[in-house]
Amino acid sequence: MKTNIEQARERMKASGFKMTPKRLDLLSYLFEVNRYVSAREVAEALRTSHPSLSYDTIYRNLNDFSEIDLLEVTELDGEMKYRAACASGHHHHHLICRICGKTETLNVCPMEWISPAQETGFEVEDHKFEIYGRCANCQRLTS
Amino acid sequence: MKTNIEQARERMKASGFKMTPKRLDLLSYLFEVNRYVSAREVAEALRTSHPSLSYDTIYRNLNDFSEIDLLEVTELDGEMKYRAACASGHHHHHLICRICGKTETLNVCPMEWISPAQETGFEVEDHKFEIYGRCANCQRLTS
DNA sequence: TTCGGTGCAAAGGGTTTGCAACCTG
DNA sequence: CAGGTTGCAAACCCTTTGCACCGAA
Repeated sequence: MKTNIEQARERMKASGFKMTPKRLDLLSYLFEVNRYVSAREVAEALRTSHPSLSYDTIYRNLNDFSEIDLLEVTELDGEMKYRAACASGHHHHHLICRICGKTETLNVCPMEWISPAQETGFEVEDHKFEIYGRCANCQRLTS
Repeated sequence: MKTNIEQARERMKASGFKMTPKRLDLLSYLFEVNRYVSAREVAEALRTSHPSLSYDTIYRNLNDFSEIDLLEVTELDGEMKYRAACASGHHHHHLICRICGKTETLNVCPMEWISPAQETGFEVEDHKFEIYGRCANCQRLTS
């Protein structure tokens, strides 16, 4: 079974991207934390190993990786958050903890029940379904 | 039957807000366009009648009105968008046209079918369910 | 008259861009 | 070696804030 990093390498090569030490560590970090993080969190996490890593590079990489579906993106609390794409590769949604960004996967998609949206001629392109709250762990810490 | 503006007046007074000419025109505009608009769109729409209307005032009003549920807010394409609250006052979701911002109301809420999210101890606070695409009219204009 | 509303100017925060130097494949 | 990648610095855009003045009730 291929590791996440190996899969990432393949997809990057297939899209004309090169692997660099910073990209490798950025991806490793995202695979490891396994939750939605902001660019700032990425910067802080990699500051030790890459003191010169700048925000422009972080944003460029996060955006590039999102475009080849290595990452999932969502707009939360006024900023973009990114996370390693879920391995399954199949369509799903998340419960997202507002405090730590951790997610739980929801295996149902409401769109499956809402096909009759067509009557008005609206052409559906995509959708967003996210549930926000506090995960069990953050409830303990903050209440 | 009360007009939208009359209802707005009442709710504002009840919350300690005063009505001003600018607020009146801002609300009238939002009731009229009946879709999600950005602060910039508001500014442009009211520039003629209120040349001195500034962004700080627009944002302050949009935020104040949102807090008393006169407006609905969503984060879309990297910015906040606002629209007059749907009259029904009862929970619902929207199909949103990416081009003109016009919406169609969806009378179902997927949360009604997803109660078993509790097993992991996740505490649900709220959720977002939006369908994006092109309305019938914008399909004609752009294809 | 009182308390809320507004303009002004400035700052804030997240994100993007142009360009020259650098490095991967 | 070629073409992608990065740092730097600056710019951008959306949004918020402090303060003095203005205006609705």
